[in-house]
Amino acid sequence: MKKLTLEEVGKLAGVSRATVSRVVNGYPHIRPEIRERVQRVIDETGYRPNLLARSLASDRSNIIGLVIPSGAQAVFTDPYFPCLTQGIARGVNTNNLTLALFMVHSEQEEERTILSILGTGLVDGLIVTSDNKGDVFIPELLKHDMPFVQIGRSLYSNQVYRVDTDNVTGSYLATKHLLSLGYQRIATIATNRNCSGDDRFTGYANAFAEYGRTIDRRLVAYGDYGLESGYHAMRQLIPQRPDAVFVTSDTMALGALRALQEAQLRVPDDIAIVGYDDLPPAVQANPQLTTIRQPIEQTGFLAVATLVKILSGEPPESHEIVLPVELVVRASCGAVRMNAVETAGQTVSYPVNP
Amino acid sequence: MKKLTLEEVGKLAGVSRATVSRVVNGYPHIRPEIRERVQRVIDETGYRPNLLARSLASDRSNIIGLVIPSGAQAVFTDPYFPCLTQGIARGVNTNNLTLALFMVHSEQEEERTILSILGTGLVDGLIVTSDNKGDVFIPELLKHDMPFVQIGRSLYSNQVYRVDTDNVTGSYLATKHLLSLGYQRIATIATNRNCSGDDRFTGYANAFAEYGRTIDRRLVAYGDYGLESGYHAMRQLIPQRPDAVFVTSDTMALGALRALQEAQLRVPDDIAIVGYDDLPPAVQANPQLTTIRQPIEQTGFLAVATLVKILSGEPPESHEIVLPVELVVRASCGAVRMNAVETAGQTVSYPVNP
DNA sequence: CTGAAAGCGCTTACAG
DNA sequence: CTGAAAGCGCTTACAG
Repeated sequence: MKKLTLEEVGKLAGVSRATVSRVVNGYPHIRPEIRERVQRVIDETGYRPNLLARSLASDRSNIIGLVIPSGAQAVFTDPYFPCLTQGIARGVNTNNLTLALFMVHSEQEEERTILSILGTGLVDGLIVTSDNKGDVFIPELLKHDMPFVQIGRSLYSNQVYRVDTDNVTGSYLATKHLLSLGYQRIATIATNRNCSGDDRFTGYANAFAEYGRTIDRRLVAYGDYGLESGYHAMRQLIPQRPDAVFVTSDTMALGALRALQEAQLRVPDDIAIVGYDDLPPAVQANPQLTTIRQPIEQTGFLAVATLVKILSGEPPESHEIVLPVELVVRASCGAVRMNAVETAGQTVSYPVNP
Repeated sequence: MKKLTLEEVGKLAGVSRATVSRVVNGYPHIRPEIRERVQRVIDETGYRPNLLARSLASDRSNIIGLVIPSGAQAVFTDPYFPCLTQGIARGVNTNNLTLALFMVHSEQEEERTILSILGTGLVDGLIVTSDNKGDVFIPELLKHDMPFVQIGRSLYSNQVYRVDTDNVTGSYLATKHLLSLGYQRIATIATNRNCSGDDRFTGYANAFAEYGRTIDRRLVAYGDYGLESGYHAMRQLIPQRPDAVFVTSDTMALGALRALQEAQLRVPDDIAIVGYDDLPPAVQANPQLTTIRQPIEQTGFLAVATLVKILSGEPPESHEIVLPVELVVRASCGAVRMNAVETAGQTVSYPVNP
């Protein structure tokens, strides 16, 4: 099964290589009989065009890169990245592209990655998943005119195309939910490591503002999105006697649950808890955990769609797409106080625009 | 920041493009002053070679592909793929390669993926993560002489290079552990969807054989590695009154735990449970779950190393690398019967070769 | 509608 | 040790 070239296929079909190229690429103005003859040879020989040669000649690789920076340590523990990647892969397949995955593990690799991406003609564009505030890649990409779409938010958000989920509204809904149930001492486990953490704290604050309440700083603890950090933050909060806690990531919420369990505090009788993120296996295993559900897979898909538009020279009008999230209420969060019979163990979705 | 070519760099340095090429590629026999002069121009101009052109000319893309077939639905819920990908990415970075990710979502996409990979010159080789018995890709790859390394085991295992974890021994250890604790009715939740499922059942059977015990078919239930399936399988087993259960995946184990909880059965007093796989967040959230830990990340890394060897024309002697696993004993599985004070909540590793 | 030809940016024998 | 030249397999104006 030797590799054929356009030239050879042309010879077999009795036409020039240019004509074969046109047939392969679906160029319209070709005499039908010629097209068929060529197509038959292609089918019979199983000819496949060399993608590298095509890319070189056309100055388009049809490869897009997905960059996962080293800051994103959660890659292992959090289904966030798998879901996102799934969506991106779906987008890539839909648009007949190839996906190159750049995972950065250390700071040295950051430099190396940038170098191997920029100016090498390998990728047409990038999707950058970086929610860290001190972002290394964006300035470089901007400087080199590398087309890209950012997932999440960063300091550069207003200069770039990005797609994100609505973290502010999500946290607002979560907090408001607890407020509306009458909880008085609503703590939060936040994070200040990244922009989504900031946004989620903003949502918490917004709900408090709406209810004319002020935030008690002693009821605010910080974690790093990791399970352990949720555990420690909760242990730190318990002495403050919160009657509810909004944990800004489900992974941390699982840690927090462990701390509550250790402290013999029952959920939701002694304390209500609301998480964020919807980690499939863990959350399903805790069917009581009320949480905010985000359309992560869709985020990835839309990021690709946006990048494709940019690459085709028809960038979208708006620089940002912010996807709605929803509050999924289950038994943990004061369902007992709401209506135990109706809600316990059930899933109730709240619309985003209340 | 216009894109420079070798030719232009050569002009600036007063040498031919061939010489610049040799400097860029670290060719040894070059007069030092020339090398320096060229290198300076490269540094000053920020010249980066066009990877596509290089690939075309050298017939080596330095891109390897990672294929995740549609059978692997667990991509979302299981940290297995993220961990593996992490290891592969580390291997790719270490070997100065680029990783192309091919995620297949449907059967139609399978064909499309094969076509876009095979005979297009895009990838030098592949890593195929397919543990399904009815594997679609392997025969095609074999037919087209595409170099590849398989992760896991399949019907073609003896014809291909592969790296895997030791599923048979892992399950053997898990089961033996329960047997050695004196449990009499040790059920299992197995799966017959893939080869690792077969291997894990074999390990279960091996341990029974070693103890001169026969397997009670009524204590064998099947799931699909999903959480729900674990739940249903456990519900099915409960009427058979097992006193222990070996669940061949932690995701299913979480489902099983839920079923036990619903049935008001306490772990480990009423029934002991041992899982498999070590899903970080979920398992950490259940610190009682004894499980088998596999070196997944390392599996990915070694797969890349193996592929690199194959591509360099020095394939490894053995066609398979099987990595050891370990039993991590925690409180759930009859630790109480062992030595509650010493083992409860602790992690005890058993070596693979007992 | 089709072909001859230039060109994409590199590598790599081949001379010297 | 270095350069001129052929070649990798495509695309794409340009003629006709």
